Amino acid sequence: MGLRERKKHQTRLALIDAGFELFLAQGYEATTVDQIAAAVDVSPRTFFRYFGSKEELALDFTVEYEELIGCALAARPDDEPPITALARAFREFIHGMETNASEDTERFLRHRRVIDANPVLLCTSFARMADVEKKLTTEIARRQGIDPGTDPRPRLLVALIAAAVRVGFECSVDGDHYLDSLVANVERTLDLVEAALGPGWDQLSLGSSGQVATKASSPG
Amino acid sequence: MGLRERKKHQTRLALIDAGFELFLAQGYEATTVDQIAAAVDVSPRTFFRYFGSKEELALDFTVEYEELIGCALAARPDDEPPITALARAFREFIHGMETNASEDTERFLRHRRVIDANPVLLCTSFARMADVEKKLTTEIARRQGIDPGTDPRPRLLVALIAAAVRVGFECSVDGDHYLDSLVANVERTLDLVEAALGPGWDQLSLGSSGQVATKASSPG
DNA sequence: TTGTCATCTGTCATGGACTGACATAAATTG
DNA sequence: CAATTTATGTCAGTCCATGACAGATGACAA
Repeated sequence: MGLRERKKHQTRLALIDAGFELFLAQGYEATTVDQIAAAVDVSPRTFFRYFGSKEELALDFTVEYEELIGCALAARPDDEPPITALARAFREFIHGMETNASEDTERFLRHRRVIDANPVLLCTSFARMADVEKKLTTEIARRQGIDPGTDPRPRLLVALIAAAVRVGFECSVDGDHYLDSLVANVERTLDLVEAALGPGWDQLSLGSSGQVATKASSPG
Repeated sequence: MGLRERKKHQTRLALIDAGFELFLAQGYEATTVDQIAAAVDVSPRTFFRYFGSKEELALDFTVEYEELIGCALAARPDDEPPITALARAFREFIHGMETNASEDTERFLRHRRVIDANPVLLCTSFARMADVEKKLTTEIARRQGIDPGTDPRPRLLVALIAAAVRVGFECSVDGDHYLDSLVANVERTLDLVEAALGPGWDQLSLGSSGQVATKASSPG
C-alpha cells in the first residue's frame, strides 16, 4: 500500500474521529462540516470527497454491521430451520459486539450514542435496515426454495425477526452497562418471538406457497 | 370561519397540490421550494410559514393516517385479544382507503406514489410509523394491564403486526390496481402473522410478566 | 365608515449543506 | 528527473431553512 493510499485512509479515519468527537460534544445538528474539516485541517470541499454527506459519516460504520449480519446468516448451516438460522445469526452478531476488541466496542458505543440522540439518523439507520432485510430475505428464500417475488413468507419472517431485534435495541437505554442490557434485551425479544412464532410458523412453512387458510379474517 | 382563515386553508391546499403535481412530474429532489411557491404565487418565505420543510409537505397526509390507525384500535372492544384487535384495526384502516371518497383515494395514491419513489421520504415515513407504534403499544399495554416500561411484550407484538403491514405495503407495486393489490397483500400478510403468531403468542400472554421460558437459546 | 389591532406576507440578509469547475500540489511511474 | 495521475484547495453557485423588519390585509369595535 503506497503512501498516497495510506494518507487517504488516515484522513478518512481522522474525519470520522473528529466528527464523532464533535457530535458527542455538541450534537449532530450543531456540528458543521466546516468544523469537522477544520479539526482535521482539510478544506470543507475535501470532506465531501470522502463522505457524500455529513450523514454518511455519521452512519459510516453501519455498513460494516450490515455486512456482518449477512455473513452471520450465510454461516448458518443450510439445513437449519429459517427461524433458528435468522435468530442465531442476529444473536451471533450481537455477541460479536461483546467479544470484539475493546476499541471496536468503544466505537460501536459512540456510534450508537450519536445515532440514538438524533431522530434523523435513527430513521435513516432504520431505512438501511430495510435493505439488510432484503438481502436476508433473498438468502432465506433460497434456503426454502421459494420465489420471494410471489411468496411473501420469507420477507415476512425476516421482517418479524428484525422487528424483534429492533425492539430489543429500543428497550436498551444508554448508560454504564448499555452493552450488557442491549445483549440481554435482544436475547429476550428473540426468545419471545421464537417461542411465539415457532410452532405456528413452522406449520405455515410446511404448506405450499398458495393461499393460506384465513382464520377470522372478517373484521368488525 | 372568516375570510382570513379560508384564504390560509386555500393557500395550504394549493401548496400541497402544486407540490405533489411537481413531485410527480419531475421528482421530489428535482423540485425546489421556489418552484412550488412560484406555482402558487407566494414568496418562498411564505412556503416555510405553512410547512417547516419540503419534506413536511410531502408527508403531510401521513399525520391523518397515523391518527386513523390509533382511532381504529381505540374503537376495538376492550375484551378483544390484542392480536385480533391490532390486526382488525389495521384491516379497517386499509379498507377505509377503499371506501373513502374517490377524491381522498386519489390523494392517497398520489401520496403513495411520491413517497415510494423517494428513499428518504420512505425512510421518514417508516420512522413516523415508529411513533405510531409507541401509541399503539400504550393502548395494548393498557388493555393487558401491563407496564410497557418493563415488559417488552406489548411493544413486541405491535412491532410484529406493524412489520406484517409494512411487508404488505412493500409487496404492492404501483399500477392500475394498486389499491386492490395493497388491500389484498396486507390482508395476506396479516393472515399469515395471525395464523403463525396466534397460538404461541396467546400462550406467552397467559404467563406472568417475568422471564419467559427460553428454548434453544445457546447459539452455535 | 373609520381607526386600531392582530396577523399574514414579502423582502432582505444570513448560514449551512452540497456540487461543479479549475488550478495547484503531491505522489506515482518510467 | 520528467510525465502522468490523483488528491487537494479555491471559488462560485444552488438549494434548504431561518431570523428580522416593514408593509399589506383582514378582523373588530366605536
